[in-house]
Order: sequence, then structure tokens, then C-alpha cells
Amino acid sequence: MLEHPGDWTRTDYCGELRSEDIGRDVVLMGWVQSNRDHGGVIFIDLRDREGLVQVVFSPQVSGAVHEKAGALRDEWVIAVRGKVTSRSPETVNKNLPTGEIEVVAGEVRILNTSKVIPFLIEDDINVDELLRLRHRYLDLRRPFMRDNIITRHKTVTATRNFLNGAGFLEIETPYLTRSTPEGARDFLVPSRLNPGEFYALPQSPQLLKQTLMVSGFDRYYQIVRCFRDEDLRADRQPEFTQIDLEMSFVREDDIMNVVEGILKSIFSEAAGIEIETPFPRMKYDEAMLRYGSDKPDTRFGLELEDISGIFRDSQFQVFSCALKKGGIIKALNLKGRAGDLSRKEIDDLGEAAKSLGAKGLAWIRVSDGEWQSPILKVFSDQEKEDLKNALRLEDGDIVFFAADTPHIVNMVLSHIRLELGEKLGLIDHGRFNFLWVEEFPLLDYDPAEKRYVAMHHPFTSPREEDIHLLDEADKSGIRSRAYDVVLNGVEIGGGSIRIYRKDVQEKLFKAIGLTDEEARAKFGFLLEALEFGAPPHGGIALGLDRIVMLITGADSIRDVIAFPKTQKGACPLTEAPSPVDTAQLLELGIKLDVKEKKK
RNA sequence: GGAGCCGUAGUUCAGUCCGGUUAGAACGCUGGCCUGUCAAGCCAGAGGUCGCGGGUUCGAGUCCCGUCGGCUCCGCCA
Repeated sequence: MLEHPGDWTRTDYCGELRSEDIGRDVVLMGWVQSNRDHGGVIFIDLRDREGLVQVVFSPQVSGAVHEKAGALRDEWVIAVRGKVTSRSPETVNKNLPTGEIEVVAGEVRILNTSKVIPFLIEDDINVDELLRLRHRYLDLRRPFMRDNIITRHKTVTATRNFLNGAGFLEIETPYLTRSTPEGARDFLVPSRLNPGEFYALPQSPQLLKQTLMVSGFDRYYQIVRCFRDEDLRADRQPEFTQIDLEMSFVREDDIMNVVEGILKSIFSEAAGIEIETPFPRMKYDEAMLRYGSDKPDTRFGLELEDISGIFRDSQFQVFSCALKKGGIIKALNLKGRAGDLSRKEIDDLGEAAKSLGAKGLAWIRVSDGEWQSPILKVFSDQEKEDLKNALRLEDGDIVFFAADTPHIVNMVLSHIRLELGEKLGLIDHGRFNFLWVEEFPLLDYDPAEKRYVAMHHPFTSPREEDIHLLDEADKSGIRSRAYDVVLNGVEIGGGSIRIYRKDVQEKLFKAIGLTDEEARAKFGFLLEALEFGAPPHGGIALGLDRIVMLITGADSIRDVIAFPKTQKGACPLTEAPSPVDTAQLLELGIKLDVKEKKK
């Protein structure tokens, strides 16, 4: 029954035929999307990368061809030779770009059959993701997924075009490199030629791109795979792609200009969206204060308010104790929307807060001038008055409070803010709000290790006027020259102006508790390079997967990666990772010490 | 490492709270009918290790314990 394509040459993509093509003889090849057999006339929707076209098989044209068409099933691969004809006005399909025409088949060749597919090749299916990943080749036939992959291609193309035009050189760096202890856990690759030693896959080409600046390449970029052996999230995969760049003799503004240019070009060319530049900027401290997050979604208000001052001497132990331990109290006033939340929904928010680590989520609802709240009794009259003024409380408002460490309060309330924003439709999903977040703290105190750690990475430059603070005991106030670019509450990139002087670099290593020897052992080659005429330089890395996710409206970066991993880091299609032969391990000098996994 | 949700025909789900005859529905699939549909329609049919293991019970999809897997989040992570 199967036939070869023979001497047929495809003339057109199914999805590209239009009324201009009426009268042409065409040869199409593609997949049977659906099959509508009326006993007499048979309609086939034929699909390829560019879309669908209706093919008509009529017994009047050819009895044999019509009979063959009757055997066709979904997802079979066929070649059709026929004539493009116009549809009569009442049979035009306005939902299809090809809906004004159809192809009347004169001949058909069945090139391949298909087993019955496990899920429909359509958008808006609701199928277990495991099944989609196991049959990814089918999942990628769905228009949404196909378009995502195409948008990704356009994004990469736009980026290359822009950067090439801006004087950047694309330079590759090795994937087999050395392990660097700071930052994420490395993926390791054993070295057969050096038994007992390992390469590491790069978490990012950070050190090497800085080295390229010392080499004098001036402007580098790379669209590069990075690897981090950490737990997965909806926006985090163990391997992901960065638009990585570095520039010499620049300040923050120079990098930001380039990034704005890249993003403008990406949005225009991959999505047909013209975005406004320059992007607004916000200091880290302000972002944390107003949104409780270093990546605020600025598409809606509902900002946090710090009301710690009101409860400094409160009788309410939960609040005053939190403050005495160095905590804070913040509130979210959902103005005028109290009526939109049922008691159950309020309780659910409380449960969500608890699962995030809060002890609870207090609330006050104002209706008809009355305050309703489980904790109403504990407030003094003065506190009520202060609250009313601070939060501008009015009828119809509902306020949520959290009192805890700054980290918990900000984390919990920023989550609640996003959940309320989504639930109550405060977010305009058609908007793209870009934001630069700048002046991150340089260092973060790690109570577990009792030392400061670099918040970004240890090559990030402090602000020039803050360098002297590296010698002080309290290093928490040192501001860095790091910046993040945030889109709709998603961090899509981060970078910094780097340290280029040995003396500053040494001070910083000292500040994070690294001895000279340790620093040499870990980053030796870069430190040495910095001693041979390193230019001032800086750069950034943009998360390609996240950018494409936001452009396409995907819920997860898995939907913009052709072959992603599950939360356990597995690929259901290839069944990676997998055990290997003992012989392979022997060759590498590796002996396993793993608890036997029950199968 | 931790919290939550989920796992029942090919697929999506109902049934699980409150154990009891032959586990249902829709879509898909198979066969038949049908000459203008486009989520085609009508008729008929097939299709189940209720994720896996153990326990309680006269009896388990349903209750208990464990385990595997998927998703979301915290921790972790540019």
C-alpha cells in the first residue's frame, strides 16, 4: 500500500497557499490532520510546518484516487498532486488562512502510515506532560509548540543580527572546562585521559568571557548553553541558553543600551511588537520595599507598605516580638476589592502564606465603616488610627499583614500580591513591562557559613565610592555595579561591571573569606590575566528560554525547549539519564557507591 | 531536604469523603451509512493490572502504611 515519492517534487507548503494560487497545479506533502468522509466527497486537512490546507477527493475526478483517500487515517504522510481552486462563497473557512481555496486532488501517494496517536495534534489539549514529553515528536506537531520553536529561532536570529551589526564578535568557549566552586553545583564529566579528574560543564562562560576582554576583543557575544545541577522550576532547566555578552571600556549605561537594542529587535522581529526604550530603572532597595521582590511585576500596583513603625510597642505579641527579633511588618491593601474575596479564599491565602513559611496571614476587612478581623481586639485605638492613615483605609478595602523576618515577609507578601493580581484580573496580559533593577548589594551575609558571600558573583565591582567599605566589619551596605533586567516579574537577565584591578579583587576575596591561596586555586587564571593589562569591562547574560517563554505566553520554559527535562532532571523521550556499562566506568576509573534503586 | 496537588479505558475526567452486584461519561479508535464538510453527522461495537507493593476487612478503585512517577512552590540556583 505504501508508495515512494518517486519523481514528485513538492511545489508549495500547505499553509502558504492563497487565492493568488488559484488555477495552479501543485504537489503537496504533509500529514493528514483530519479526514471527513461524506460517502461521496472526502475532505482531508493536510498539514505541514506552515499550516493546513483542505484537499478534496471527489469520485467524479477519479474513482481510484477517491477510494484510496477513503483509507487515509490521521497523521499518515501523503503526497497530493492537484489543482488549487477557489471555494464557493458559502464554503469559505474564515478560520484558516488558506480558507478561501482548496486543492482538488488528481493523484495521491501514501508515503507512510501512523499508529493511532496518544493525544490529538491540537492546541488547547489538556494532556499529562509526561505523555507529551514521551512523544515529544508528536507534541511538537501541535501549532502552539511548533510556533514556539519557530519564535525561538527568530529570537536567536534577531539577536545575532543586532549584535553583529553593533560590532560584536561571536566567540565560542569550551563546554569541557574546570569546576569553579562559587555558585551553582557543577555537572561533572570524568576525564579518561586523567583518571580521577573531572571537567565541569560551564554554569556560564563568565571567567572566559572576561579573559577575552583581557585579550582585547572588546565586544564578545555568544548564544551559549549553560549547565547547573540544581533543582528545577517552571522557569529553570539544568541546561539552558544564555545570550551572553561582554564589553570593554564601558559603564552600566553602555551595557543597558545594547540590551535594550537587542530586546527591541527581538520583540520586533520575533513577535511584531514594538517596545519602548529606554526601560525604567529602579534601585534594589526600592524594589524590595515596594514589591518585596528583586524582580517586581510592574504591570499592576498593589504595593507593599512597611508599617513596622506602628507596632514597635504593640501589646500584640506576634507583631512586637517579630520586630524585636529584627523582623518587619508589611501590609498589602487590596483597595475596594474586599467583596471579591470569599472567607474561604481569604483562608486559602492564609494557608498559602503558611506553606511559604509564614506563621499566618492577618487581615482586616472594612465594610460599612466596620472593621472585621480575627485580630481586631489586639489593636489599640492608636494603632487603628495609625493603620487607617498609613494604609488610607476605606470602605471596601481588605488588608493583609505579615510579620516575620524581612526575607519571609517579603517572600510571602510578594507571592500573595502576584496571586491576588492574577486572581482578581489586575494584570494586563497584553503588556510587556521591562525594568532595570540596579544597585544590588554586593555581599550577602550567610549565617550558616558565618561569612559574607557574593550576591552576584565575586567579580562584580563595588560602586567606586563604596570600595573603601570592603575593609569595614559591616559589609552589608556595600552597593554593587550589578543590574538585572526584569520583564513582567521574570528576571530575564543579569550582569555587572566587573572588577578589573588586582587590588580590588584581592580586597573582595578577603571580604568573602577567601585566602590568597584559595583564590589562586579556584580562579587562578583569571587573577593572573587581570595582572596583564585588563581593561575596565562589564557585561550581561540574558535568559533566552525565559524571553521566548514570555513572548509566546508559555507557562513554562519547557514549552519553548524542544527536548526539555522533567523536574527529576530526566528526559522521558531519550530516557536520560541512564545506567552505563561497568566497562565504561572501569575505563574512567569510577566505582559506584549508590543505594540500589528498586525497579 | 521540605510542603502541596495529582496518578481510574488510547486521552481527559467522574466514582474515593461514607468499602458492597457487571467501574461510568466524553473525545479518540473499529465497522456500517452518508456528495460540501472543516471539532462533519447518524447507527453499532471494541476497549480497564483503578501507578506499584504491602496491610486492615467476609469484601478495597474507595481505608491505612510504604514506594515510584508528573506538576507547583520553599530551600538550593544567574
